[in-house]
Amino acid sequence: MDDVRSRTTLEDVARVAGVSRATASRAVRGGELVSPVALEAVRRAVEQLGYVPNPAARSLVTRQTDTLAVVVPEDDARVFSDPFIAQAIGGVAEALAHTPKQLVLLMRARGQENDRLLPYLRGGHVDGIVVLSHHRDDHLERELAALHLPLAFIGRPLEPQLAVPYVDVDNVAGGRLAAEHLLAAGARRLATISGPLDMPAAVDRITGWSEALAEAGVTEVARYEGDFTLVRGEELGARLLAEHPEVDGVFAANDLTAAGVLHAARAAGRSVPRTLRLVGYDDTQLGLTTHPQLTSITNPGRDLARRATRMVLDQLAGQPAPPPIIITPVLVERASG
Amino acid sequence: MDDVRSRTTLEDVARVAGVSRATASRAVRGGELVSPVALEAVRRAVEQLGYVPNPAARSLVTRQTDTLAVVVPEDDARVFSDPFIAQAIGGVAEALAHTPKQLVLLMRARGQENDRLLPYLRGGHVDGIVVLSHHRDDHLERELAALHLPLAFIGRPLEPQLAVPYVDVDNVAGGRLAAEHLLAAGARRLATISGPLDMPAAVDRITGWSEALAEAGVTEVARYEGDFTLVRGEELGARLLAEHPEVDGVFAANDLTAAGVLHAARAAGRSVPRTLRLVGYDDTQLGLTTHPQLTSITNPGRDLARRATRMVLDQLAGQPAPPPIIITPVLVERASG
DNA sequence: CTGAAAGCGCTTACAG
DNA sequence: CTGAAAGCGCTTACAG
Repeated sequence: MDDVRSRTTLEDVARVAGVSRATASRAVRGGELVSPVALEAVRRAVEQLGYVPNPAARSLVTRQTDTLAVVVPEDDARVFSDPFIAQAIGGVAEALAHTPKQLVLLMRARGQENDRLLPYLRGGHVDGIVVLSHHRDDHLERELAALHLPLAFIGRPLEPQLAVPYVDVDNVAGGRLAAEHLLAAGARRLATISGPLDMPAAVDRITGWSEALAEAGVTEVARYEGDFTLVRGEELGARLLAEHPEVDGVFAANDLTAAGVLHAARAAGRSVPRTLRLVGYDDTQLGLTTHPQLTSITNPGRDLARRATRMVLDQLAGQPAPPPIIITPVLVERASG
Repeated sequence: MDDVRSRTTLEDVARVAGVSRATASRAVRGGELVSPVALEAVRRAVEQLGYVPNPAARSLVTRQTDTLAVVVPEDDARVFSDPFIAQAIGGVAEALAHTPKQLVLLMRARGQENDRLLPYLRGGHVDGIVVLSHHRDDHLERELAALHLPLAFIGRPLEPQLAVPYVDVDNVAGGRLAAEHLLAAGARRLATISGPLDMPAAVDRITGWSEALAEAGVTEVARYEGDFTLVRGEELGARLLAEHPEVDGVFAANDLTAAGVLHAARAAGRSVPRTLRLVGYDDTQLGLTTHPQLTSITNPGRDLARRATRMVLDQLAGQPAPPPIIITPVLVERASG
């Protein structure tokens, strides 16, 4: 029977195998301290009965759920439209592929706060947590640190004093790279469409960008705060080109925003990169499908996620909270700037 | 304490509230058959202790997990790049937002089979299942029907005799719409880049397309089997334009494929829609961000998913398996064809 | 290596 | 409306 409702229990297996429940339990879990004969008998009984352990019963005693949560405090529309987020989730899935852990993706329901997320996590449904795309106001560091579960952030947490483990790319360096590249290409009337300033990645990229411009003695033509979406990138791109037609170089906070700017540029009759140089961020697949292809700064979501997941797995194995890992980005030059 | 490790139990709550564990349990679950006084006392104790019920213990007796699975037998790269899949998952999330159920997304790990999925589902981790993007070879209908869990497919199942509940769009009608539209626009040298033919949606679209062409007495110039991805759409689009430059109308099996064809057309110096008319499928956001925007057939993923989820929820509430729901698509005309 | 027994933290008839 | 008791299906010292 595959029927979940009338499940066979360990008791049944033990009876059929002619051993005690304790021995059956040991055998089912791999055979530590079990004689070859008993092991084989149990194996046969499991096979014959189609036995599958009841995870609730097991969790109740082991206090382990074999489940790891990926928390993305964004609504599904964002989660499923941002290639960086997609890469990162894929990276977690990959890191978990050879473990018995299942990935559970937790995001915000449309228009809802995080108030469904936290009770779920507090409820003890998961053994560990990887967080990405966190914002200042969600106070996720504090809320999650208080759970005392193995935890890792992708992207610098906003409250460093909590010493939450994390992996990140050096976004200040990334912002610098964008500025230096546009300056080296001869652009002097520079503008940026940033990410949402309640996110550390957005803030850091702006910081590096501003520092590099200041050092070069160049003043920004304009700066707009975007939200890492294509639609907003297009809106702000259009506004930028209307209000500051003299602009000759744009740093878009991510590839999605850059793709929006590209649309706006086409609509405004601007030629990229001839009269407008454009640099994106994240170096995603998206940048290969635009025309022209996007010059972009690397932000290896898959790799970051793999490392963050390993951090969680290591803590689960009893290791102490690891120090942060910071990856240095590089600029990948393509046609847009 | 928020600490998950040293959790307070119902026992503690009962003691502090001065009632029995049974009464505490009733009070915690909403107060049926509990006096106002006891209810209030328990409420206060819960508050004071920060009590959160242990889901494993609860599941063990109720045999409910308050979890609903969305099964997408594709690897993460596909799941996170196809806007139709994204919409559908969002629709499930939306339908669940006002229930106590959590959504668990189960996909295939890269390069793996479904052999991690099934044991998980069999293990009794979830109360119900919504499936989408199924293929012939995964035999998911049979495997999942054998679980006897509330179930619904988005998209016609491949084995109708199992009578699995499902919602679908009339893809045969959709294929017809594409053909009729291109013919009405005057295109006569028609080709299609289909979806993978192990998927019912792909097969049905081709069926409708072929029927309409046959009725009009028009013979296809070429047909290629794609896989619903942009990259493959671009490859096959390039091949089509090279091998059959006379083609003047293309039906791409989804918007992702159509976007790929658009790239190929640009690379080949073809002007859409002037010398090449193009119709996509799914009517996704993507079609609004291409240039020109895509004419497309509607495939309301969000709505389909909401309905499928409701089917599962209804079965969970004891209702019998519902009959299929079939939605009729329409063609949305934009600039591409 | 094995088994009897206790216990994980809940819910749910049942008797009152 | 309330509480004592049984039981959900496992794991894990413990004694042998």
